[in-house]
Amino acid sequence: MSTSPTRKELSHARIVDVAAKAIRRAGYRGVGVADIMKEAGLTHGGFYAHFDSRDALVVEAMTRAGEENIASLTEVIERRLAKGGTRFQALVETYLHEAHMTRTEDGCVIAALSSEMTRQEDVVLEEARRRVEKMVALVHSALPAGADESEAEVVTATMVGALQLARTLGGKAGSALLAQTRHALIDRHPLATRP
Amino acid sequence: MSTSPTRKELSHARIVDVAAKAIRRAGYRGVGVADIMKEAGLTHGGFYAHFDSRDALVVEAMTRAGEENIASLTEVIERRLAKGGTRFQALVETYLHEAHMTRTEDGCVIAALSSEMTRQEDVVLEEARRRVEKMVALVHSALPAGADESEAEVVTATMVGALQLARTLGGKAGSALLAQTRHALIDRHPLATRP
DNA sequence: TGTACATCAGTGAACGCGCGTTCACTGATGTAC
DNA sequence: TGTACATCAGTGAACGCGCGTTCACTGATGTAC
Repeated sequence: MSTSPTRKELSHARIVDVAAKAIRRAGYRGVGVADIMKEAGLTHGGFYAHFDSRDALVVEAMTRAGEENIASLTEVIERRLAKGGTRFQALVETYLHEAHMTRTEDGCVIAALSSEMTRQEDVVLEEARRRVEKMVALVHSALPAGADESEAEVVTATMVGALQLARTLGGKAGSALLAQTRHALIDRHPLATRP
Repeated sequence: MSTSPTRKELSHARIVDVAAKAIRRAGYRGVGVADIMKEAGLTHGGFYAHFDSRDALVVEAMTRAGEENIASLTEVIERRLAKGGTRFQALVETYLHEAHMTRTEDGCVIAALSSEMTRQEDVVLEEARRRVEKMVALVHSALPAGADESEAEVVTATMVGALQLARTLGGKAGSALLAQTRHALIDRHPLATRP
């Protein structure tokens, strides 16, 4: 029995949504409190009625972005599974898709932020660790039964690294790198062909 | 016939050296001009006699850091080759070594900055691309003859991604992820066992 | 149903701080004769 | 070798701007009776 959200809860959710996109687009320090509030249709003065600090928002934004990623990947994997492909194939092809290279804002929060994670305050770093663990768990769930967690870690590292390098190179070079990585993971991976 | 460096050239090199460490430790925007100059034994006012802008320093710092990385990895690979191991093994074991996880400041400039690269000004992004290309070339040179560049791209992505995730997880979880990735690359890679 | 008041949610000005950049100036180094 | 002057390299104060945070205030929403 969930009550309908209050006016404040709606605003809160809107701010977090905006921030979840902003940190992926511009990085941890790329967008200011005032800009986020403005994009959420509010003024910056009200910010501290919602969050103790900017970092508190960043933590919520990471959670939100990460959960979005997981939900979206899970959905795609299930849909693909219904069509007859393997889960692993669906995961790799979705994560290393061209659209993911271009659309950072809606993409993987880990790929968007990983090289900055160790430089954040403890609360933020802790949430970052949770995000990595969740992503590894998702990859694990897409591997055939019998694969262990460490296998999922390597696959995750490869996908995250490839997406970042592809984004940096951009254009055709980036697309080529993505294609090569898809190929290496799907066609050469010892577990990929098992159901 | 190289002349001995002028006083100014020595200062310039010192500033770039400091910045090359600073951007890897703290990120593109993590350390200010004043701090860098101070660490180089100077005051901030003299900065613009050396560089047109902060970004101009960042470009030189990336070049410096990247060249250091290449020189250091090349040396380790050659030394290991003399002892009888394969180049590829030496590369992977060095790059994915625990020391590299801890010591960001002296480590791979790509792993330290990759998720921020697409957000930089054009000059900086262009140098970032050059760094990625050089790293891929280095990895390529460590693969057995016959491997092509695209193979090197995938290995590079895997190593960069693994180092970042390991740093984020930290401690034992980070070490374990590194170990797993070394294992996956060295023992399972189709090209790894060829001379 | 209507009025009176309390609480809620958001406003907008202001503060303090850090940072990139500029600039007039100074002491050191190098050159001309 | 010594003096006079120009150039070089660096100093330190100041400017302007953006950003996180605070706070007194206001209009809207909800509650009591």
